[in-house]
Amino acid sequence: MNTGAKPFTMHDVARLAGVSPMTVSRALNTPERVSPEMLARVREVVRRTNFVPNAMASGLRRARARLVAALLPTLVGPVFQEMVEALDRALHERGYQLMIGQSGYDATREEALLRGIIQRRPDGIILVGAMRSEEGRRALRASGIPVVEAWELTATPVDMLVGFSHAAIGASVVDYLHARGHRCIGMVSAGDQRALTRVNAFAERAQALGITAVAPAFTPAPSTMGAGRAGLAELLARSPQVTAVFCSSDMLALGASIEARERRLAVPKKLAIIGMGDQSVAADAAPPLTTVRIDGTRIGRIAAEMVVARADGQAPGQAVVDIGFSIVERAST
Amino acid sequence: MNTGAKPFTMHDVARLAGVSPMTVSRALNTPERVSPEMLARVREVVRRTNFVPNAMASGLRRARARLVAALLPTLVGPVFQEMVEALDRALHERGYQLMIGQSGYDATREEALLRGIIQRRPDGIILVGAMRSEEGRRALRASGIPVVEAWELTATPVDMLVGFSHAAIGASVVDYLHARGHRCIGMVSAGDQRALTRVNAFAERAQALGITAVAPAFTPAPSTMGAGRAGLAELLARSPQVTAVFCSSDMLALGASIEARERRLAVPKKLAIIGMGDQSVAADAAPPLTTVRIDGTRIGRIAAEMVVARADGQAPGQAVVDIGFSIVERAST
DNA sequence: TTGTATGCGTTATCAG
DNA sequence: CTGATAACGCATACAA
Repeated sequence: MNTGAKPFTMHDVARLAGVSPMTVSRALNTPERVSPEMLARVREVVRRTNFVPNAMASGLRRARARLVAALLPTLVGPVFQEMVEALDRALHERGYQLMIGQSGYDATREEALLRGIIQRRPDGIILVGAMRSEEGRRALRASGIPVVEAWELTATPVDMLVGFSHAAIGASVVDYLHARGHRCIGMVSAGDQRALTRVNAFAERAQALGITAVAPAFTPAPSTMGAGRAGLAELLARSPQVTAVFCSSDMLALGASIEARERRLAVPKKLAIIGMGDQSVAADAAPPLTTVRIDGTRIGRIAAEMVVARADGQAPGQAVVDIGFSIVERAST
Repeated sequence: MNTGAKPFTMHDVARLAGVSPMTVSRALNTPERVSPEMLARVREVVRRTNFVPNAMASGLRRARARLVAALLPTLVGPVFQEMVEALDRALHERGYQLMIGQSGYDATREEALLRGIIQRRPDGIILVGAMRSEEGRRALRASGIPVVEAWELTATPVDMLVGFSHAAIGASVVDYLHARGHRCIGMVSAGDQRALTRVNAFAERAQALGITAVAPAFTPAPSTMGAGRAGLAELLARSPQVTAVFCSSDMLALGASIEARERRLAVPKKLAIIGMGDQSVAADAAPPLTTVRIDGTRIGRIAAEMVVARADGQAPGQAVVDIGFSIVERAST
């Protein structure tokens, strides 16, 4: 431990190596511009002392933090995990560090977190979900930091955008179920903005096709298996005639599937179930669950590229990218 | 957007408000020491311009980043979520920001991440799981940054520690199953260090009690439901005589329970299943799963307190805290 | 209560 | 290739 001692800096390394601080800086950042002897001396001292340069100082001087911040609604559940993993990997390859913050679906908290993030002057900010508060949008724009909103398509992005249309998903699922002969369908859904977009599109498309979409059962956050069970129970209590249910996540779908089984409601014969996310649980369930697949890895990679391109001063290839989605058919429908 | 424009600083705010930069700094940090008029003028400009102070500069000057870094093996799954949530909350209350990094159970990556973290000079570092590499331990100690290793008890902590004994869990589960009459038991387990500790203790205790612990089925990371199904299948293929299985996570246990059902193996009559973590899936499953409960919230809170106390220059109350565990009995055993 | 000078640790720039 | 100097944006110490 080094507690209490005054911090060890490049000056100290320089002193011990018998060179100037500038040479230490170069040895660390551009070793090819330092003579082999000097380099060896510096490296030896760095190794011995475990010296690590202070990123606050270098960030201040360079006006680059080599840091990208991601703001997630939640870490719970595997929903965003694939994307975060890809984001992290892509940023690391390019020499950036990822800093993750979770807002917990809470507006006040999101506001505070956003301030904290902007304070650190990251080279980019990735928002999972659109920034809706006008306050937040202003703060982001004023900061001059490149922003990518991910996981959602909106008409008025703060800056860049990579996502997919939740409305299109709602409609497509209705089409899919309609094509399979279902005429009375329902939803078990979370209550966040993106889920609501799907709920509305679901109802509208059903009406357009002339089939019945019963009122959805809303589940509280987080979307657990238990919430899925309770959601299906509520839906069936109200509308026992439904023959198919679209759940807003695979975890809810798994819960619904278990609840159906407990009620001796054969899946898919008596009740078809479709989830969303294509998490591993969907494929592993019994029966395997039909689901809406989102390519989280692709979103993460593209978001990283967008942010890095901007941080390097280039304009991004495209400021808005729709990566679409697909329905993965399995035994539950 | 403000791209390209030179960054807006306190000096600019000061100029616009017609005061000195120092007054702006005080208005932001110690408003009670600024006259109401000045305060109003500064706040007005800050509001209008959306000014946010640069944390790299203030951190450099104060030699405090007001940042705590947490290093997790993974974000996947709900295992650490309760702890992270509590950690985040406790730190926020005390004016610190939490920065999360995931090492992905990969040593090289962990090394790089650790460097990146130390560079930013956080006021504390929380490690989930013990730091095993000697390199990493040295780097941590040399940094002088307070460190808390969490989720595990080890004989030689780098600094502070809050966790529970994985060996004690392995032994307790054997005792529990033994008391219920089981004489041939097995495990479906992940292969990480902590899981292995439980595996070994499980085998030892079984031997001490004179009952049979068959060789465990190891599952690949991440611990999904599918891995649990496959794990149980493998175990039963090798050792069909087992009457109870301890799974190293609730997700694995859920998978095992589904696999058992598919094989018409009644739970718990023919096969008892016990999970670990007490995630919501455990209670929501059918049948509800017996599990080992860890108080992640408590770990998170204590870790935050330890780190903050040290950052404030105090010695922590206790440098090592064992928070224990409990077995939650449900219908699967 | 407000302002001025100074330095935090690093690197861009320019001189040798 | 190496070193001296200054500056990044902010807050501590001190002066007015």
